[in-house]
Amino acid sequence: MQDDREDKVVCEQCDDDVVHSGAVERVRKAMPDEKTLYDTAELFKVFGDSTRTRILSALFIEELCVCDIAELLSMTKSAVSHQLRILRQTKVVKSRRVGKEVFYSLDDDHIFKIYAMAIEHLSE
Amino acid sequence: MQDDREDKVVCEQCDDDVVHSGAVERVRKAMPDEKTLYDTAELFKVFGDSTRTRILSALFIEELCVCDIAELLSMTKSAVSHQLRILRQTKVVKSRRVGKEVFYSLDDDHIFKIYAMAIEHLSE
DNA sequence: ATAACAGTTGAGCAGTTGTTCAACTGTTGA
DNA sequence: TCAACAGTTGAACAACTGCTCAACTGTTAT
Repeated sequence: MQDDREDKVVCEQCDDDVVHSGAVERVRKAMPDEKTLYDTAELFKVFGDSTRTRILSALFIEELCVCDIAELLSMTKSAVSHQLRILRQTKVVKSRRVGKEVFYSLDDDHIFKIYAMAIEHLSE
Repeated sequence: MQDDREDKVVCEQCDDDVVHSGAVERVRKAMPDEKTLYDTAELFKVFGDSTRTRILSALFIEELCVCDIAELLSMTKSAVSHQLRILRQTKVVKSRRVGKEVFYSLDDDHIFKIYAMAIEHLSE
């Protein structure tokens, strides 16, 4: 027994053959529910694309219309619009129409904080 | 002209036909460089998978070996190991060998803060 | 009315990704 | 030495994703 973890000795009342049943059970009880975990992954999935990250980092600075974003990123309006749709559906950005143009901006500032954390992590 | 933004009037010195050249140029100058944006997206991509999110939320609670995680998530050791490899390569988790077993834990606590932010955002 | 422009949308395609399967390494105990 | 077990790895496959293209809606100016 080279393991220094106190739960290495398996509980004598349970005869299962799991390696560290104590740890597994403790973690199972303390973990968030499946839905929370799924939603968290879905949110990060939205951030986990280079195009969407570039769009968001632009909107951190100021409100922009689709044409501006397309010009800024050297992409077609269609491609940008497809990504904005995903960001809109997940409540990350909001839009307002002004004549023919549609202006996009951040829907709430939590997003900015999450990004600031990520950049802080990366700069180590 | 229903637009209330002060930069709607295009600068007379530049004759480009961009809709809001002022805004685009301001944002272009203030945006992070391409590498930072790419790395940020890559980090979020790592978090943007349900399996990896479940593994991380387990490791938030305590250190576990591959067998424990596989049992906890009802997955094969192989599938778990593949995901742990991604988390290891991106410096999100670290591993230590104890005999035949390999224990995994979080590599730094920024990760935890980023997740806490995400959950706070979701709970609105 | 109609032309011009901003933006949206759905289908299709190419590239990516997560899991499975089988073969492998490394460590321990008999 | 060798069997047993924990974990790793690469190939293959199915599912997913982002971009393109073309057709569309909605608004403005003539």
